[in-house]
Amino acid sequence: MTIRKTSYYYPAMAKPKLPEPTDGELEILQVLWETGPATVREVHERLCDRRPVVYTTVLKLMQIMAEKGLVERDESQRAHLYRARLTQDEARRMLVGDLLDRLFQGSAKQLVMQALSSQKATREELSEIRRMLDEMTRGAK
Amino acid sequence: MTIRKTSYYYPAMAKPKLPEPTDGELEILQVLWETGPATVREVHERLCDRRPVVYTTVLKLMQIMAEKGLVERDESQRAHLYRARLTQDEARRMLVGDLLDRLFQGSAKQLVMQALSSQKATREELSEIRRMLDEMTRGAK
DNA sequence: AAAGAAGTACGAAGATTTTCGTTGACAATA
DNA sequence: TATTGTCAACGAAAATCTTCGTACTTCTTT
Repeated sequence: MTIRKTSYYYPAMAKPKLPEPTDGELEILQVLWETGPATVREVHERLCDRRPVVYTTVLKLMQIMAEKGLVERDESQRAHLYRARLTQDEARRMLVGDLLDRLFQGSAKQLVMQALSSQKATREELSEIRRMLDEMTRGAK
Repeated sequence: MTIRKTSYYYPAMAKPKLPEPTDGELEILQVLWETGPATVREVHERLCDRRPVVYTTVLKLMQIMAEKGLVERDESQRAHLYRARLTQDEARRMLVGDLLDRLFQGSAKQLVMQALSSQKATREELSEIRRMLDEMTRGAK
């Protein structure tokens, strides 16, 4: 076992808490989640499909995201490779949790109601949700 | 029936679409929803319970909200009375819809899953959700 | 070697949101 | 009437987010 002078490791060390991604950052994360680690060029091309945006704009944003820790950057190649440092699921947890606090007084039920009434769920989805509900009911106190 | 020269009334006239409230604006709306129409002072006092904030900050924000149409202002008294122009439900619809698009590819199911797994629902709430689910299943195609 | 292509770095402008100090109007009161 | 307190209006600073132009570096091709 190695003794580390500058950094200790705890089995359950808290992750340094990442900031909530902004709208622009979320667009980029979306691409990274879909395609996996990518260069600025690749991300830029994907974004251009949806709206006009200049290469350096994307670059700058991704650099800022690297500073914030939202992505990590592999600089071993000339075209740096960026990888998301949070999963889509983690981001969803953060942002949903936030919305829950700010707009639903923490009531998951109400949020679910709201989402369900948005008319965007098909019958198949509804029964999937029901399945999940059954599981949760077993677990809930 | 009255003839109006400057403004016509249609039974199903589209509401002028309100902008999404920002974080700060949401805080204020929250107070207005809870207490009903209120003066700046009242809102300010409520906000102070949660975090330090100066009177004129709240005032300014509420004035901006009035310009945007998020609140309406009754100036007949010296201390103006502000009232939310969207209901909490409407705001929830807007913001949830937005989150749905930006982070869940429009899948209400996934959002529901996420909300449910946030561990904040009790058994009673779960069965309420199930009831609602039953209703929706009857209606869904 | 020169020219061009493909990158990153950097700075700065613009837009939006948030914050607060100052001023002036008005009302209550000593 | 003079003083004090309450309020709206306004402007401006600060903070954050977004966008893009320019310069510099590195690689490739001629």
